[in-house]
Amino acid sequence: MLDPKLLRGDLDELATQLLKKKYVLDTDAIQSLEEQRKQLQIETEALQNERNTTSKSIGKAKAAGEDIEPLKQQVGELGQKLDASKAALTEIQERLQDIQFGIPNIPDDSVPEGDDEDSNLEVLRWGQPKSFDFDAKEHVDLAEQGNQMDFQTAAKITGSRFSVMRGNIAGLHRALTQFMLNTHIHDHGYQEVYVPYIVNADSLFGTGNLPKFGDDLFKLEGDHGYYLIPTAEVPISNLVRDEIIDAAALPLKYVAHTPCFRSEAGSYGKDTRGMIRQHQFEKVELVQIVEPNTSFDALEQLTGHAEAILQALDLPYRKVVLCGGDLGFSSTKTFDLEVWLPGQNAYREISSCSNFVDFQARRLQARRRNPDTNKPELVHTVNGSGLAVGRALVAVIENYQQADGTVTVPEVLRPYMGKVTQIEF
RNA sequence: GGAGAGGUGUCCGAGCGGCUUAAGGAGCACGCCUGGAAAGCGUGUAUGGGUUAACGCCCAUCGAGGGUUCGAAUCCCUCCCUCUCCGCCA
Repeated sequence: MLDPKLLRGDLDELATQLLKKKYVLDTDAIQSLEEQRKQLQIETEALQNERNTTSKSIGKAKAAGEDIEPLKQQVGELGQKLDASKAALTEIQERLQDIQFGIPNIPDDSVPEGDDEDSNLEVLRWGQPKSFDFDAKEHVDLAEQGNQMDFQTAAKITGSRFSVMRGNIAGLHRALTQFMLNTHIHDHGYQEVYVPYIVNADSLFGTGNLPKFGDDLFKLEGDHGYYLIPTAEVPISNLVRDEIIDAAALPLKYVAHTPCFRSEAGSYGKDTRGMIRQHQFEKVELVQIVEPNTSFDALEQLTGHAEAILQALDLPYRKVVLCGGDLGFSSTKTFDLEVWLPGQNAYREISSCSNFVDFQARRLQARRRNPDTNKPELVHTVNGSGLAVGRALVAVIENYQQADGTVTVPEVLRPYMGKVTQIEF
């Protein structure tokens, strides 16, 4: 959520900034609603003040033994006017809110212009895509040699876009998780947290998933209004919802490993083969709650932490800055890390690291006390995947494949796999 | 799931239709006092919003949402959470 004061300032300037994100701000509607809101609010509060005062005088008159009937009549009429005024105000406020909740975050100046991913700007390329003296296969073709990666059985158990893993592939998947967690905890200074995989609507509102993106979520039956988490970002960021954090405690750096559930509405036909796009996948998520104005440094740092995993696994990748049109709703700047997949002969997203500045913090009401003024102020939030485990598994399988159809286990993962060095299918 | 007790400011805690502008205490900050400190005394100490050039003034908030009433922390309804006991349970 943007600072509501921005909607009372230079709307044309704001509209220009949002246009970079391909969002068209309805300045006329906002301006007119704002004017009505202002007038109605002043009016309503004045009426409320009058009612409060008069009601209070009834109490005094009664105590003094005076006739209170005329006063009661007077307040009764006032009450009707107040109710009408309140109703009108509420309606305007709701309409303003609907607009406000739907406005995306403003992209940072450093974000390139562009409509879609084709305009994303490559800022770094790390490692050399390995040249194979045989035809590199896709992970599906390698893993389905045996049954260690089994989509058919998963489809029987549940449906499409789920997977069953067995044996060393399941082990490799778990090893990746453990390796990532340990690295972030012990080398990068994150605190491990265990969080619920089911959250309420307030939490999803806080991160910006609701009210606009409910279609991407799995909602549970029942009257709790619960949802499966689409990413650990939701429960982790909500650790600080409605909190005033001790400034000395910042930055808070959290890491969690969770499953993620996404309905993948609107992605029919995309990445239908293999583990790239699943309804259920595992992710190691990094979240930093930081001092305002340090978030861009934190973004660089956090992205570096995700990169460190790719580097330790010796997986070639590139780093891109998302252009305005490709940037997520809540983000002001996002780096995507794209890992090289020899089977697809392409770089594919494996991590997305974003700075939300105060956009999420405002929705979350996550604040820290300014040590100088002693006033609560919104913190900034930064997060990113470090990394998506399923996709990391795909990357390892494809990059470490051998001519004989086996997969070599990367050095750093062997301690987590009982020293297995080679996976056969 | 059943029975009971609760949810009030940073914390403790009173209030249970109008004398609350949420008492009283603790903590914290500043000041006085002191050689310095403690004690004592005094002053201040929530959040969100509106309005204002500013001082300020105003509105809302006593777990959440509805309702009754001229007026609700207080009464009624629904829900959430915490604690105790029972049941079920990995």
